[in-house]
Formats: sequence, C-alpha cells, structure tokens
Amino acid sequence: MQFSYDDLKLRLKEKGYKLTPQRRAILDIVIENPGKHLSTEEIYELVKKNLSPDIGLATVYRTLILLADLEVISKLNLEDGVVRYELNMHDDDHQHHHLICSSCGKVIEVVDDLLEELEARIEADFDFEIRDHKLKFFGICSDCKK
Amino acid sequence: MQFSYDDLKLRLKEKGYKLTPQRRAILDIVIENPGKHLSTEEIYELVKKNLSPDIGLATVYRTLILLADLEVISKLNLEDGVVRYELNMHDDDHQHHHLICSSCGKVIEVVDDLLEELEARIEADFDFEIRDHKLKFFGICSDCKK
DNA sequence: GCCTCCATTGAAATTCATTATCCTAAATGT
DNA sequence: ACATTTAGGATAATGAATTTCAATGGAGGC
Repeated sequence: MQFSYDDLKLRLKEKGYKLTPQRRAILDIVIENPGKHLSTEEIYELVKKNLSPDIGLATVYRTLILLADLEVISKLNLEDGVVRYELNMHDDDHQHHHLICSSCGKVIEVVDDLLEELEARIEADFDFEIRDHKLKFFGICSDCKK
Repeated sequence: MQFSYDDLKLRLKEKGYKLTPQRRAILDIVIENPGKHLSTEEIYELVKKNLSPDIGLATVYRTLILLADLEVISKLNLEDGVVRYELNMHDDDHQHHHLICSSCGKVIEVVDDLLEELEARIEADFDFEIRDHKLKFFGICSDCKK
C-alpha cells in the first residue's frame, strides 16, 4: 500500500483541509475496490452500506473531487455518462491506459511507459509542459471476438 | 475535401437514413469550422444563425450522434462538461491527439502515428482488436509558461 | 404524378448526473 | 474546553442530453 493516513492528513493540512471520518471512509472504499472503476454513485452506495450509513451524496461528490485534486485518485471517463475514479498507483510514472470493449463494456488495464518518447517529442516541439495524459483504446475484446 | 454529399447520401441510405436539409446544414457548419472543436450547442447556434433558422436543438443532438455513428465526425471530450465534435480527417490512420492547456484552455492538435507500435503490442498481448483510440495530454502551453 | 409508409423534425417535457445553497455539526489550534 | 473555520447532510437548482409525440415530408411503388 502506498497510502498512510498520516500522509494523507498532512497533504490535506497543507491545503487547509481536514481529515474527517467521511473522507476516510470514502478513500477506504476506493482502496478496497481496485480495478473496479467505481462511479461516484457507486462509491456512495458502498460507503453507505459498509462504513457510514448516514453519509450524504453531496459529500461523496465533494470528497472525490478533493481527492482527485490531491492526486490521490484520478478521474476516469469510460464514455458511459458517469464520472469514475481510480486509485493512483503513482510510483510515479507508472502509467496505465484502458482498453474498453465496445461490445461488452469490459475495461482492461494496460501498464505502459511507451508514451515517454511521444511526450518528449511533444514537449520539445510545442514547448508544452505535460503534466498528465489520458489514453483510451476502443475495440473488441478477445471474449467478444469468438 | 474528403466529403461528397453523394457519398454521405449513400452511406446514410445503407442504414436506412435520409439526407435532409438539416443534416446537410449541420455537417456544413462542422466542415466550415475546422479545428474549432464545437460543442453541440455551439453548432446549434451557428446552424440557426447561418443556414437553418428554424432548426431544433434536438435535431442537432440527434444528427451529431448519427454522424459520429457513421464515422464522419468524432466525439471529443475536453473535460469541460460538454460534448464536442470534430470532422474526421480519415485518410485513414492519420490520427491526431490533443494538448489541453490547464491554464488557458487552449487546445493544440498533434498529428502523430507513434501509437502504432503500442497498438500492435496491445493487439498481440491482449487479443484485443483496436478500432479507435483517444489520447489527450494535459499541461501548460508555451504562452502560459511565460 | 400520386399515395403510402416511415424516417425526421421541432417543441416541450423529462431524465439524470452534478453543483450550489443553507444551516448545523464537528475538527483543529490555542 | 473554546473559538474559528471547514465539513457535512438535505434539498433545491442547474444544465446537458434524451425522449415523447404529433405533425411533416421524402423516397419508392404503383
């Protein structure tokens, strides 16, 4: 695990934020469900069921935005009309991309560093300082090809 | 130009669709505004002002979805809460990506084929047939760095 | 050329994710 | 513990996108 709560607490404090039970609970759910690409509403349901029955939906929305801001989690868009989040595995350039099956909707994660060459070229050609990127592939997974 | 209306008409007919004045007007506006990454609402306003004053917003939404389905245009998400579209330059693998400046919002297009190696590896490793991809870079543009 | 069929359209209503509001509760620093 | 200020919960509001529905209009068959 790459997260200690003390660490998070510090990072929160730096920006004047507090570590509350709700925020803890929301992060816990995200940590406990790796690879699930949960939507805000799904996280809300899980937190409510498992950790904090009285939590409000708005709090979940707010907290996820906050955690994404702190780069603890990342926003993910699977083009299904909902914002999703995933835990950052940042060690630090250990990027990964997503394969999305247009047929069954399955999402496969691909670990890769092959973008570095392209990034370097872009930074040089455009004098553009890259901070983040998102790469998605759409197609047909092996199961659906059969 | 890579589009003839006869061509489009044919492609529409294949799927049982018709080429209507509204659809023509919408496509015209998209063609006339390359590199603008117009949102549905923006296209609606332009069509209304320039070509078809009585067009309905729903028609624009429907038509853009249709044209994207025919692969005449592509959906684009600049993470600003609106769906945008751009004309497909499909010659056919002449892909391009987007650099988005987090500071001023500017969008720069990058023509590139460097993804082919990665795609080939993914197709082999995951037995996943790639049909499309989307790649975005976020960062700070040269103007904003000053 | 006329008729019929079915896609298409525009207006309005609706859906649904997300955000803002407002007031109370609860963390943090002293 | 106290004061200060952020955070939370409930609910209303927002706004993009979609659906509904009645009316229109093209395309193809006769």
